[in-house]
Amino acid sequence: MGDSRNTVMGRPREFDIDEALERAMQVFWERGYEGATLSDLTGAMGITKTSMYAAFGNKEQLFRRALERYVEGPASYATRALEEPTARGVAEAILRGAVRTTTLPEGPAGCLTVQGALAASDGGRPAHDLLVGWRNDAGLRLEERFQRAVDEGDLPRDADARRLARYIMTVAYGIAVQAAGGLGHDELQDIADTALRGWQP
Amino acid sequence: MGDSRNTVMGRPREFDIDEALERAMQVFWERGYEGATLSDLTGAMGITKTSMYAAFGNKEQLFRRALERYVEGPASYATRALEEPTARGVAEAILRGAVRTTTLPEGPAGCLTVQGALAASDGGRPAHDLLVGWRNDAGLRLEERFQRAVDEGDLPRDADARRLARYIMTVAYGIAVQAAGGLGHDELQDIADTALRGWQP
DNA sequence: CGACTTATGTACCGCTTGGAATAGAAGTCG
DNA sequence: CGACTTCTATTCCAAGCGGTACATAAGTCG
Repeated sequence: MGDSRNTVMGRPREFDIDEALERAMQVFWERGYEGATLSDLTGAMGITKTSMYAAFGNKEQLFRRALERYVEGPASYATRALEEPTARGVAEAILRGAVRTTTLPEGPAGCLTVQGALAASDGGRPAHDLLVGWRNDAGLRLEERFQRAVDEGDLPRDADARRLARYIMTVAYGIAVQAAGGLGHDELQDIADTALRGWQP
Repeated sequence: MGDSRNTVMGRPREFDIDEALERAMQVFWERGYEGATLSDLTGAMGITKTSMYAAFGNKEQLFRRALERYVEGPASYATRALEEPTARGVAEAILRGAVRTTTLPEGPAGCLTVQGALAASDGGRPAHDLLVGWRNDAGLRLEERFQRAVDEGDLPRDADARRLARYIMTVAYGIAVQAAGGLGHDELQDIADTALRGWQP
């Protein structure tokens, strides 16, 4: 199945769409949805506004695509962490991933899903809601993973999976805020360790 | 001492400056520094742009004043909490205050010092830096309070005051993010309780 | 009263915003 | 070749941005 024609009609695109998306992601990450102007974006992407509109639709859809890329790239630790064999390992992996991703030397400080649109005016509400939805999903997936750990006997029967998941996600978000404020990797990892020291489900 | 003339020259101001500041604070709180336009602000304040500029200088100075008001009002719990007799009580009071303030029924969800300018473009950098500075100060005051607790024997001699302070602040910021995402008072208090359950300095 | 001082309302400023229109460039087709 | 399709570059758009000029209103002062 699949018409894998690698030649398409019309003038070929002169830029790499993945590379452009990567640059756009970085801009949104650093400045937030509303803080990133079309000029900022297309400037970093190395293309004109027309090309951007032709390839992505509009600013909001570009943000959507950039978020997808972020989730599958810098934030992919959130999904991988769920595969750790124990609930404790999952919690550790999530906080460790949050620390690493929010202090990536090649990326802006902080987390796109937090600072992309935490507060917004009317124009930024779609982006805000998109991020809230993603954060809620992430929390839910973690809750399900913890519930599984309860069912499997990895966590005590009376452990509250939802409460634990919300707690870990909250610490991760707090780490993102601290990273945006300039705290470095080691200081944040210290915080994560402190949070885990009190891990008693 | 002081020339407490309560009659000043010139046409008297027709609006209450405190009330106007309160409204401006709410707008910044909800939409962030860059998301709040002059029209949003003056509209909520019930005054014209000219009156706003005459009374406050410009948007940035208005934000500064609004932040002062926020710190002395909704965020005053952060200072009061330090007067609790025990370190544990201080931590509890801070998290409880964060939960309450980020879910105030009469105010926007979340915390102004977090969502006021977490990510920013060039124009929002002054506001961003202002908030980072305030958050760092708050963390430092908490650290000093915890250090005092160590010195007084309230906390074990080997407790790390800085680490504990950063941890509590991080949880508070995480709570602010969760509040901005729609979590309610009771759910957040659950998270705060979970964070405190693991409190073992 | 008239000089002075301060606040207000209107109208305006240059600039940037997200977005569209249009013409031409660069390809694949038959 | 020429028809067709797609991307690119330039130009332009109305609306909104933060901020200002200016005339006028409303007070205190001598």
